[in-house]
Amino acid sequence: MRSTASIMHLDLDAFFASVEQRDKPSLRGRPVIVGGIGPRGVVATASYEARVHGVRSAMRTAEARARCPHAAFLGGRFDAYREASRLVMERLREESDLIEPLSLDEAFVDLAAADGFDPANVERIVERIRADITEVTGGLTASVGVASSKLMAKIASEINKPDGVFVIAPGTEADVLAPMQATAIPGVGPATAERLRRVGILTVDELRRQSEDELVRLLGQASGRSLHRLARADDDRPVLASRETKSVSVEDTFEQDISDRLQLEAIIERMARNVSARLRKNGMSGRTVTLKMRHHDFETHTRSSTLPHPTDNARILATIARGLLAGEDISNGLRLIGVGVSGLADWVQDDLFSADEEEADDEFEQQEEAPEVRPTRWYPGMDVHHEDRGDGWVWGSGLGRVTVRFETRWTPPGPVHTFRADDPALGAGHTGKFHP
DNA sequence: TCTGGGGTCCTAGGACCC
DNA sequence: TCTGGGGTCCTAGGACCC
Repeated sequence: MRSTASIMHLDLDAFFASVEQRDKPSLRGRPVIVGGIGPRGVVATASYEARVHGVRSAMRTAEARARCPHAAFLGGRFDAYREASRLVMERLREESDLIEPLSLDEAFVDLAAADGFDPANVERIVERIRADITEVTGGLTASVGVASSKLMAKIASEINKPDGVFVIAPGTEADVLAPMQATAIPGVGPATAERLRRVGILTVDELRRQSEDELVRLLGQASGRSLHRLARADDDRPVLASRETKSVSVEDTFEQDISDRLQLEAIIERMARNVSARLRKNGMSGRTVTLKMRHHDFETHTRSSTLPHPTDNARILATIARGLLAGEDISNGLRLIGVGVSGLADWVQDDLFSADEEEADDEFEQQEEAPEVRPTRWYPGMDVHHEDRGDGWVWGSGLGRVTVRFETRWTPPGPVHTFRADDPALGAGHTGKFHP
């Protein structure tokens, strides 16, 4: 743990929902819920207006609808989120070379790595960063914590959320932490909290009274040791600028369980193509193929197989994944299936393929659906463009109709119009990629 | 109408090798 | 005959994060 408050943790407020409110003027100041829209969906992000009604991340969308029926329920536009995130990370990198993104909406920044950093100016530096982020993103706000360690910076960013800052003065870390719930420490989730509760530990202060051996006995080597230190605010983990990807995967929960093997195999093939394309885009290949299966009763299993050499070949990945399904009893139906690759190498095997194999690969990959110009499904929130009326977003659809609100980030709230779902004048908008 | 998707890290047992 | 360790790889599952 260093002696100055120079590690910053930045967290964009209600990120997905805030991007939606920025781009959809009629939703500003209103409850917005982004996540899975279908019967088995869960909430990814709720705007603060929706949180007032008790809507939380990871809550089933059905429950969120019951709690907040007047909210806008949107499917999510990841291209827009990625672009906003890129602008934020770019701004952070101007501040310091040492930034560690944790997700699209969160990052650590080591301010001590910046030229001429003076701890006395932290508050001013942070306010400038926050103002710049709001400006470059067109209105998003961020909460920031600054402290002498990653642990305390992350805890600090929660304290004045949303749109707030908290700086933990060096020397006060342990005192700030002691009265908090043990679950305030990142890594203490529901299972760990329950184990601790059973032996009467609820707060960090109580956690601190346990010996390291006691915690190791309770939680295992790694968690026990690390929690023993973190409870004392003893944390010297460095901010790491680059983390290598360890695995690439896709998975899908079906609206209804599927027990048809041929149908599952077709889905596996599509997923293998998807994983292969993402590996290739990053110049990577992998050795271990994993098939994930969630049964009707939520029982979840993985089956994996490791190749002698890494591959990025879609047909090979599909063949292995299909083979892993072959040994499974799926008679009661699967609710989810997933395909993943790990054991990654950041290079591509220079294989010698036979002409027959090359041809088979080409044929396999050509089965990939062409990018959809005309979406087969209009999902709420997606960007659309109408030949005469311009840009807007899908408000709702069904019974062969689509309702669109014509407004954008740059316009005032706009009017609503309903079209036939197959109206040739209506198409996907610029960030409007098909959402499952 | 129960419980997303994309990741990371840890544990534990068995195989295999020295 | 009895019973050695340690290290690495592979598989499977679980906890956790956003």
